Amino acid sequence: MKERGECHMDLNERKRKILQAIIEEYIGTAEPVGSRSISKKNELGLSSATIRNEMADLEEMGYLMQPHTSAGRIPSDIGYRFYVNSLMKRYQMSVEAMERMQLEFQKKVTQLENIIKKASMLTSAMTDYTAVVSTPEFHQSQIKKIDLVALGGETVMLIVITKDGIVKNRILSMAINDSVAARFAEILNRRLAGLTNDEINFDKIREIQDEIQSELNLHPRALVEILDFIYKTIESIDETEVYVDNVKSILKYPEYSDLGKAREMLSFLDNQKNLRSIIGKKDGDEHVSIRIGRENEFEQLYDCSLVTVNYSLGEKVIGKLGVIGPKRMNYAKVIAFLDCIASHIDKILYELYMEGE
Amino acid sequence: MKERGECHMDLNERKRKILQAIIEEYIGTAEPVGSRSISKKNELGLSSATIRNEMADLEEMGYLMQPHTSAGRIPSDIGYRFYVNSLMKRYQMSVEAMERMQLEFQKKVTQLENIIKKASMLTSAMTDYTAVVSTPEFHQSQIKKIDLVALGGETVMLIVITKDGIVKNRILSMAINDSVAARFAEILNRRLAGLTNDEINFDKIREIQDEIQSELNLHPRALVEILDFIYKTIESIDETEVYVDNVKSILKYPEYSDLGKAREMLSFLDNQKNLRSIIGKKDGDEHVSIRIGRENEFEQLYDCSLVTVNYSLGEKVIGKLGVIGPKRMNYAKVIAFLDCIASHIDKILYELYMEGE
DNA sequence: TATTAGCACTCATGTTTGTTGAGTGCTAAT
DNA sequence: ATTAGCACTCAACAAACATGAGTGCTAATA
Repeated sequence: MKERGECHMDLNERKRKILQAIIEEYIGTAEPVGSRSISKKNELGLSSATIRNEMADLEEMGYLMQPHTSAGRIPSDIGYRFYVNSLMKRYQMSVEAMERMQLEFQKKVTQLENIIKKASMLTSAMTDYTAVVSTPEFHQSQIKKIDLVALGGETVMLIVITKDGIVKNRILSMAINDSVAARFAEILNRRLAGLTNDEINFDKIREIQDEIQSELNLHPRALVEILDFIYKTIESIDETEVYVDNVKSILKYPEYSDLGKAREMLSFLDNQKNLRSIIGKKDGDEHVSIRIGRENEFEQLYDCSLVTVNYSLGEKVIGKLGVIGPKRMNYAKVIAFLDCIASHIDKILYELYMEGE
Repeated sequence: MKERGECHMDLNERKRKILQAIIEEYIGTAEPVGSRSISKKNELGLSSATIRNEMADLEEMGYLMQPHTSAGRIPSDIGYRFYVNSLMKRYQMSVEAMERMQLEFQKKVTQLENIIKKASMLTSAMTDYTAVVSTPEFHQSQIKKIDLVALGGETVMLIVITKDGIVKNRILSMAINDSVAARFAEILNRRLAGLTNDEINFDKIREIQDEIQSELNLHPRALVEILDFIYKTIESIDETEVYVDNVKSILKYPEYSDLGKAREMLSFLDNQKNLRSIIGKKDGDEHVSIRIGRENEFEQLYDCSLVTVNYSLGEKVIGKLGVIGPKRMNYAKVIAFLDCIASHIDKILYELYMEGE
């Protein structure tokens, strides 16, 4: 068996323990680790001097190295390799993480999502700035149909279709068979179809709860959970989400050679809430909006410009797309590009949702 | 009409010219611009002293500012605003850019693409490192069917379907009607269906060219172009592409607090060729591959670790996914996550392409 | 013999001080 | 009204210096 780049001399138990402690400490802190900090943890009951001697050995053997004479040690590639091969303990994925992943994979990607993603990709590719695109807000979407399909196992797929053609589907776990699912769906449709999602509030849901309880014999707790889920799904139809692309571009511009500022900006753009409030709500009736520096609402954007344009379904403005870049951006070019992309989106959305009418 | 934050005093022609020159210079260089550099360009025929006086005026009026006493001037927000409202000239999008955009929008997003994107999204979200995922390489895909659909206008859609179910579609511009398209497609199918894309080489294409030339009366130059396009499309079936997600994460780690290094890394990861050579080709038969620091092939990754796992269709390894992170990454966790995601992909691909057989 | 306390030594980091040069504002000449 | 000339300012860079975390080594201790 070929061990990659590993010393043949074996390590005794103590050396292994120390090496492991050092590597794990370093993984956590990214600072060279000194003998004192290992000794302090007192897991081995050794003084710093002893650790020091062992560390010197480990360095000689190639597992550790010193960035400079008076610093602590950091693991060498060989050290990491030994850790990965022999020291590291297996990690068990949490059930929640597993479930989250499965759910994410099962979620179907809608055509709309693809359009929005493509738009953000194109915007960032063509302008070389950070692109932000909001998903369309179809206000007061009328519910057209609700479907509940038993998929086998303990999973059921909930599908909500609006008059505008939006399809939301989610997986939920619930042990029912086809016929119960059908009757459940029938009740939901009878009570909810034709209503806008604004009209479907909590009271409405409670009414339905009673009816279903009396018709179908479901566990009350389970029922509440399911209805809650349905409620959230319906509510989420109009929840706008913002796609961001090419955040890394901000690093290209010298105004962000201050790493601290760059990091702050990155975490600002990581937060959906922030994004929604800069691009989510439609303010003013202008098609093209330009916010330069302090004209922006948020302090974090005081050094940036935000240029956005609206996109529409028919006559109604339903979303925005834009770029965030340095104040010294190429405004003319950006506006031309955004305008062009937006009118393309308009066309595509029209074909998708209005042509049939 | 409300002008946002703009001084009411009007600017004379000369001041406008100077302001414009300063702003455009600054947009290009991101350096405070001095009187000399404007004077040097000699477009206005004024000495630096004169410019200096005008600049002082413009500063007083609020259009410019000085980062510090002995620096050049930079535009203020009001300066940019005035530029955007009054000085800037319209930008005309190039025809190529328009076409590129249209093409991009017309390209259909395949299911496969969605899976891969989702995988990269999940990988980066769960590990918080940069994710890299290669698209599957279905070697020697047999061509099942080629379609040529006249879309009206001067566009034709070329669709190539492989036995494995891969669908490649592209738009090309070509003025032919339905019946010619159908006959064209018929010839293509007769000659190419059943062959693997490895077997379709340049000579093969030339043979077909002759046949089509004698059957259909097409412009020879146009025909060559089209066949070339078809050839490229077929060839591209097996071209693996690499999706990258969450590049920005590298900035979170202190090992990249050197901006220069970070930028270098970013541009390394922007290059498909690099990506393909680190994750594209399958090397070794190990399922999990770990490259620590200098174990990597590329100098740019000497400070990183690259952990990848294979994913497969049936028994055959057809792609990889992995993360790039600092050497002090949480290997155990990363491996667990990657493994889990990969086996999910396996399952999904199996259902998608093998279940039918 | 293995461990540890003590101490001199090293060197990255942070701070202070000095130097340089781009760019200004002002004045006087054109 | 424009411009040449000159003194002045101040960020950016460099050199000199202090600080302290962490080491290696030696001698004392269990």
